Amino acid sequence: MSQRYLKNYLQKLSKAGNNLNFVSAAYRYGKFTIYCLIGPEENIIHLTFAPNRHELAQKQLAGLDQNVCFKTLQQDVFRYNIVFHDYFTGNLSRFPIKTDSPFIGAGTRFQQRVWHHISAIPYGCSITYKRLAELAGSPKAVRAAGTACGANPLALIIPCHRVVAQKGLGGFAGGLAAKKSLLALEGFKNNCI
DNA sequence: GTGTGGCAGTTAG
DNA sequence: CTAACTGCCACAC
Repeated sequence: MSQRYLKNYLQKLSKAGNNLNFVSAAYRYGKFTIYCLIGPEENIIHLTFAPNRHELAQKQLAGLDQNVCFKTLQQDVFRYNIVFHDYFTGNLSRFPIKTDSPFIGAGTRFQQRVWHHISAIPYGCSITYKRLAELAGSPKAVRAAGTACGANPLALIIPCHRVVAQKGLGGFAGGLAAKKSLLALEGFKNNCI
């Protein structure tokens, strides 16, 4: 994770006349809770089911510039509230969300390749960590592919819950129960790739 | 089922 | 530079 890239992002925001006000909020959809970080340009820059990851992402930004601050935003005026509501009720299979997160650019080459290939997994489908490693061009980097999944800064939008072990579910930063529920929600049956 | 060694990428020191 | 740590896999019992 390149701190320099993140710092650059903050500098660019400042130069463009933004004050570094971010939204930090937890939103609830039935049994799911997502933790969002939203940038000054209203883009989601970080999304996770794991509160500790959410904290960490905030600390990273705050540590790079004194002017960074976080405010909350009520769920009913959250720009993508309907979108997530529809997804979590099984009525949406693709996110019409412009993803523009500095945490992607701050990732390593390998991580970015992994995230790219995860993004291509269709709704309701899955691939294995092994296949993902192959697609990312490092067939033997199976464990590394797993850790790259865990480092994914945009849960759901980059659907890392659709990556499973050859035998079993594998892991999930936001808890295995959530991963299981997401796959069930999507009507997951078998590998599609 | 369970042990265990190997693995590649990332991070901390 | 090492060493430690993973959302794993293969291959043994």
